[in-house]
Parts: sequence; structure tokens; C-alpha cells
Amino acid sequence: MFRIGQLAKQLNVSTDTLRYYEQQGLLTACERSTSGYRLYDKHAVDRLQFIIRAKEVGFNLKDIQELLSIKIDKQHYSCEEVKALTLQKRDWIRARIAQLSIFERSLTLLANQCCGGSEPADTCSILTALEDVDGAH
Amino acid sequence: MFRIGQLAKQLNVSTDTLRYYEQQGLLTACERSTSGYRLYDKHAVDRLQFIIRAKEVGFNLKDIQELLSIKIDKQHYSCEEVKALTLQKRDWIRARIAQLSIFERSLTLLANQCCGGSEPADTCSILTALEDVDGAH
DNA sequence: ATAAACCTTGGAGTTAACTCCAAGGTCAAT
DNA sequence: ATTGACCTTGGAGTTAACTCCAAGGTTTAT
Repeated sequence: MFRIGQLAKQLNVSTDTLRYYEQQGLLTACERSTSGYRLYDKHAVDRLQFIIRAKEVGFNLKDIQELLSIKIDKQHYSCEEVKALTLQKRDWIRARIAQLSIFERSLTLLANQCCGGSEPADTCSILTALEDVDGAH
Repeated sequence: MFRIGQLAKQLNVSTDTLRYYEQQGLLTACERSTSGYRLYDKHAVDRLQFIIRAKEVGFNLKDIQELLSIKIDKQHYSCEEVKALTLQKRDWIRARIAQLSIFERSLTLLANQCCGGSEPADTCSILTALEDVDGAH
């Protein structure tokens, strides 16, 4: 069991952020000390790690709360509910990956045209590179 | 040449957003009518399209401005400068894709465990699914 | 036993990216 | 020539996600 400052330091966030996440229902201290200090266990580290990573890939806190609430918990949710939400989030992710891949290819093209490209490329920009990507279906 | 409302409608953004982008230096009307109306050409549509897509994959407006400023323009930038910035952005994208792929796999796993999984899975959540993904190197 | 380094709550302030509003000018159609 | 749908600027308001601050209680080290 450790306190808020130790958890914060471990994953490089501020204690204010952790209190904010608690307020938003994302990460609650599993216990309080007699003096009222928040106490966390290693479970909390995993959960916070997840929140941080999910934020990095572009989920907002509401989405993350939803992701964390997806649980195969036969008492409370039907299989259909869990599956639908899970697949919905997966589709969102797939769409992002597809878009990112297009950007990646156009940046690669731009870099290649820059050094060693055979064309004159006096005015090549990411927009023209993107056209080339789209053009090469 | 068309006016701000027509451009906005075409790509489903607000005219306020377009004025905001102009203020931020992302998309300037190439001309003004005698009465001061902003006038755009089809070039602007491409540029706005790019801005919207880049936003969708998680770039902020400052990043997008930087992306749009990457141009193989031999008058103003050295090849090295262009290439460095381009590859830096590409690395950012690759890191996002890698992270998203992990999420994708864990969601797939979660969906599979839900319907048809052989384990009891009374308490399977995305966190345990993620562990399984990490575990299977 | 007291200073330094923690923690608590409540509330105000910040930043990015819009979004809305007021007061007024422009243009096409009736 | 006037109505309605456009456009202008400047500035205020909103939302998400923090970030900071004040006033005070707790723990640890000297």
C-alpha cells in the first residue's frame, strides 16, 4: 500500500491529476488511512498505466471510463452488451490505424522525394505527397 | 472561388472554425472580395481536408501547422531540415500505431473470451485481456 | 518538539479548440 | 426597396483536462 505521491511519482503524473481521475470515476483509492490519506495497491498502478496509454492513443477520459467498465461480469452485463461495446471500440481503433498508416506512407514518400528523389520537387509538400499516396491506391 | 459558408458546408465544419484556423495560421483565404468576403479555391478544400484528417488521428493544431510547413522548397529549407522534421513526425505516427495495435489485440481477445471462450471469465476485463496480450509477447 | 515533507478539501485559474453573440455591412430575390 | 440569407470584426463564453492555491491536518527525521 502506498500513498498518492508515490503512485504519482511512479507513473510520472501529478497528485492533482490523480485526484481529478478519482473525481471523474476513473481511479479510486482502494482504501483510506485513519488520517484520511488515499492508499493504493499495485492494482492501481496497472489501471493508471492503462489510463495513460489509452490517453496517448487518443481516447478521452469518458471513453477510457467506458473501456474500463467493459467487464465480462455475468452478474451485471449480458454477453451481447460487452461484445457490442468492445467491438465498437475496436472499430474506432482500426479506423485510426488506417488513417495513421496513410499519413505514415505520405511522410515516407515526402522524405524519399526530399533526398534522392528523381523529380525536381521545387514545391513538394505533404499535400502533394498525400495525393501521390492516394493516387497509388 | 467560393465563400466561407460554402467551404464550411462542404467539409462539415463551422464558419467560426474556419475563421479560427485562419487566425491560427492554418488556412488563409487566398483572396478577399471587394466587400471583404473571404474567397477560397479548391486548393483550400484539400488543405482543410488534411487538417481535419490530421486532427482525427490526434495531431493538435500546432503539429498540423508544422506538418503543413514541411515543404521541399529549396529556396528556404535545407534537405536536412525537411527530412529531420518529416522523420520525427513519422516516428510519432509509428509509435501511435504500435500502441493502438496493442489495444486492438486486447479488445479482440476480450471479445473472444466473452462469447465462446472456454475459461469461466467471471471477472475478465480489458486489464486482464491486456495482460494476456503482453504475456503472449 | 519542531521543521520539512507529506496529505486533505474546496475552489479558482489555465490552455486548446472551438462556439456564440452583437452590431453592422452585402447581395439575391420578390 | 425591403426581406432573408449571407458575410465582417471583436470579444465573451464553453468544455475537457488539468493545474494551482489556500488553509489546515499528519508523519518523519533531527
